[in-house]
Amino acid sequence: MAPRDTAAVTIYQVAQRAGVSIATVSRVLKKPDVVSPDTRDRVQRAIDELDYLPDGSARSLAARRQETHGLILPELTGAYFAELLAGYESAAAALDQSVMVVLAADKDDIARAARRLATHVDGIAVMGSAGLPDDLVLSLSGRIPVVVVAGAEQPGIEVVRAENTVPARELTGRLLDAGRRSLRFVGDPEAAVDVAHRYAGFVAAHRDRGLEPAPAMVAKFTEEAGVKVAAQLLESSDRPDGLVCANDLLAIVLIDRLQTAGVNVPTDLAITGWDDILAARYLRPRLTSVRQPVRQLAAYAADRLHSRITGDVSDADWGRTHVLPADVVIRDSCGTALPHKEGNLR
Amino acid sequence: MAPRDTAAVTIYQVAQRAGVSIATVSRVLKKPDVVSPDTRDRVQRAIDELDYLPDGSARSLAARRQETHGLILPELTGAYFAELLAGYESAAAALDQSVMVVLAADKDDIARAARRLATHVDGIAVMGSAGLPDDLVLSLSGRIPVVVVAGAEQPGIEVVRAENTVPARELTGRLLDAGRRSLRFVGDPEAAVDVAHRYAGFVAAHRDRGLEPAPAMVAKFTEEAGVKVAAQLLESSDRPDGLVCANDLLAIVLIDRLQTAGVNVPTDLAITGWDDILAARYLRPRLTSVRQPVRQLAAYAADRLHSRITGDVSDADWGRTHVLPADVVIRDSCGTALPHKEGNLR
DNA sequence: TTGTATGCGTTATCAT
DNA sequence: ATGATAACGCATACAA
Repeated sequence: MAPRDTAAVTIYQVAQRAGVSIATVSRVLKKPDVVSPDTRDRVQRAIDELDYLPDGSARSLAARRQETHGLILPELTGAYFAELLAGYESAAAALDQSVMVVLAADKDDIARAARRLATHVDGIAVMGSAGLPDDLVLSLSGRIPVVVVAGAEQPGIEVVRAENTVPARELTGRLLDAGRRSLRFVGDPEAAVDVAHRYAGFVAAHRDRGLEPAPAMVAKFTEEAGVKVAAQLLESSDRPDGLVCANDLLAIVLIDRLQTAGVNVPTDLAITGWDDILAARYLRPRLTSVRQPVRQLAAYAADRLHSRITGDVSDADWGRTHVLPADVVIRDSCGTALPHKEGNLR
Repeated sequence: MAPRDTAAVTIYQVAQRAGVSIATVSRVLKKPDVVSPDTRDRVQRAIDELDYLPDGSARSLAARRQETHGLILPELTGAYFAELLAGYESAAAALDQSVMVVLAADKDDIARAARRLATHVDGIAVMGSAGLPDDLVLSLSGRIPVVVVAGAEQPGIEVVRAENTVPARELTGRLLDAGRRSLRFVGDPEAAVDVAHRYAGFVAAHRDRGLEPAPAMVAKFTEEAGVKVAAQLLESSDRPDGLVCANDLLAIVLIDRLQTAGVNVPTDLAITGWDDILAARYLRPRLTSVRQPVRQLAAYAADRLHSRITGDVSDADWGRTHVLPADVVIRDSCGTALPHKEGNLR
């Protein structure tokens, strides 16, 4: 254990030890090729011997670049946002960028936290828009580049998201074509644009067939909300024969509660989820869901933001929306799966 | 959308607009009480009008403090590390500290990433020790304060962890006392100290009763490892009557595979997990597990690290190990649960 | 209470 | 190829 409170090694000490100026030390670090091999070696040796690492803030101040991306997430429960974060960090690291994370959950003043974040990073990636003030993204984007992942489109904001309407339409259509006639969508279209798009697909599938869609059963992404919906369903006289849930958590809770109450899933009631979390394959019945290219979304966002920061993307090319495809994964819970022999792993 | 490439507002512009020196502006921000109410208002107005935010790197450089904690996690699959991260960020935010995250997974040179991280933060919290070079923590701690969460104890390193041996001993004892006589532990005691401690509890429970514990069935925390162990069990002639798994994922995979093969859980085979992930309550049988105080672990680590950074904790008081209790959660899968009427939610 | 001036550890622009 | 030296934007010790 090295002694604490030891002043950190600076570029001056390295320079002195190597018998050169600090400019040369800096060059060895940034553009080694413009330094003569001889002195380069000498400097490098001094660096190694002193275990010198340039100070982050000094670098940032002088170079006017933080080499850091900010990441704002609504929360970190469930695998979805965790995977977004992991994918982003991985992609950012590949670009030699650090990642500073802010979670909006249980933060009384997220706007303040976001503004604070903006002073430490070169750009910000905002995951979703749930729980964030409407103007937050816009106000941040006045300061530094902002890319939104799976959130609302806004002028001047780059958006990267997965397909929502198409898979929802396909899934709903599948249930309708199997003869189901009273489907309900479970989720809160007002809470997030993703959910709104999924509901739009649910509606579209009905309209495609000249049917009238029922209104959504509003539920946030929590166990409690799922329990409440289950209770509603069990009380109602005209129970639906299919549920298109806005995420897997809701689907799982619903399956649990309804099965416990004697409802046969999927025979009496077909249920589908969204996100294809790991547990989806371990429930009975196995859960039909939609798999999003989460890591790719994150990586794409990181790449675009970095390009914007470095100036590789001009004003004119900024503010686009990128949509990546998502895949429907058919399993038992929707009642239309073919008999399968494959294993449980993907 | 504000014009891009606009130079950011600096303290000088605020000072000029308010008709004061930059020192006064700085004081209004840091110690408002030492400046007269009159000028304070004037400065504050200028700050608001210009939407001034002090530059992060300049602040850090001058104040010699980053106001940022570094967080190193092995990965982010599964809820455990995600909750640690969430808990840490929350606690750090309460202390007005930012959080910079590095994931060790799929990083070819984690040591380099960690050193890089150290130049941007005031201290580092390392979650676990899996996948990290042995000397990494020690070498980092020579540079800045390091706290380890659920990792190995080392001289000069502060450790915060949950109880492992006690719950494992309790759980194993419970199975033995129920008459089970051929138990196996599933997990890799070599991979992480947590797991080693859990296996120690498994062993202790046997010794307590004059029994000889079987060796652990080595498995990492992956689905594939679980599948492999399941295959081993199905092939073996003398199948155990109980499995104490090092985490819930392994338990879930094992239940799935063994049930599919016709084994009755828990009658033929009792199974327990660890971490009490959400899905544990939605499987059949419901999974007996151990609940760790994850958020508290993280918050405690953040508090300690911050105290160390601010100097509130002296050299002499640094390097301790803090152990928080973990709770055994009895459900159906261990075969010793009482009939229950409670709901599914905690 | 306020202003002046120095320093924080780099990068980068000049000279040489 | 290398060295001086001026920013970078802020905090703070010291003066006033």
